Amino acid sequence: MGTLADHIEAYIKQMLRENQGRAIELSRAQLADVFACVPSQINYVLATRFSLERGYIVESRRGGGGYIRIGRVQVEDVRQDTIELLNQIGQRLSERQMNNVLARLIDHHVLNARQAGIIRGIVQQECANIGEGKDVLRASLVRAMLLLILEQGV
Amino acid sequence: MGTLADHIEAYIKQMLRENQGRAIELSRAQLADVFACVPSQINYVLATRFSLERGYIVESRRGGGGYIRIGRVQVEDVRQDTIELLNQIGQRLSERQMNNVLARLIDHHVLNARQAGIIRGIVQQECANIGEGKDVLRASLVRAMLLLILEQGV
DNA sequence: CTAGTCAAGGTCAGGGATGGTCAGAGGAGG
DNA sequence: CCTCCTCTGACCATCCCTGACCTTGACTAG
Repeated sequence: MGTLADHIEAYIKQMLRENQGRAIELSRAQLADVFACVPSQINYVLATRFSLERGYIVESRRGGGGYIRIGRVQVEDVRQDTIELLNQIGQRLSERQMNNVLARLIDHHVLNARQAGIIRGIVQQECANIGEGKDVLRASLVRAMLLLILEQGV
Repeated sequence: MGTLADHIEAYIKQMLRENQGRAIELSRAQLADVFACVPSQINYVLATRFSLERGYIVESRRGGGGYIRIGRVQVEDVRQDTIELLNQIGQRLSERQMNNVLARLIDHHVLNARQAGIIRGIVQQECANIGEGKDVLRASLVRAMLLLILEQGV
């Protein structure tokens, strides 16, 4: 974890943990100050690490007294949520989307980092040998492997 | 005398040993520099010597702060012949062939009947949604799920 | 009420830093 | 020769980070 974006991500997640997972509120300018970077860097981190796909909800308001609020999508039944997530995977799944799915499942403790790594490795290897239709194959593979884990890992 | 690829392979394995088998992280450009070769040579070594079948897992990230991470997955000797079997699955796998593979793995106690059933179900579902290339997709799916079970125990 | 001002946050295009891919040249062994 | 493995280089894809410019909201002077 070396980049600035990684550090900011970790910092925000730490804040969330310390707040027991309830939504936190912060100032973009102040946070940028803490990390000595331009404010728009914060937007980059929010867009890439705290997207809805990854299970986060980000709200904000401009103007005087503006703020950024970050919360997690509330999930009652993790297993059910995962199944829905898998159903929402369409016919195609980009590498980026896959990473978002895996990141979210790690967050929800459906997977650990090791399992996610193995899945990524398998997908990469299988996708390497075909030209067209990587996204289609990736969608099938990810669905299949996650279903397998769900149905028999419990 | 070994080839350049052999030397790079040995070098990386040495690094892994020195790190007690924990995953190592390296820079493609730097490593290429050490061996005075083009960066893509590293990819060649990774693809040919550090594949999943050989028990390695390779992850990478591009862009600033990019890296290549190499870790090991433990594969029990008992299961090594299963890996062989998976490697023999070619680009296509008919339903009959799949059933033969699964039956054989049940015989060898690599799978139980329930697991085989789950795999069949998932494959059937995934293959139902596409027209052409069912056999190709089936080959990928079966390889992927069996690798997942082997390397991770699910 | 209106316009102006200040204080947030948002967007977007671009540049630099990595790693990935692929076709083909080059070699070593049968 | 023929084939398989190595190795290279040109071109590609992705990620991170910045800075100029834009939008929104609250407050306040007239």
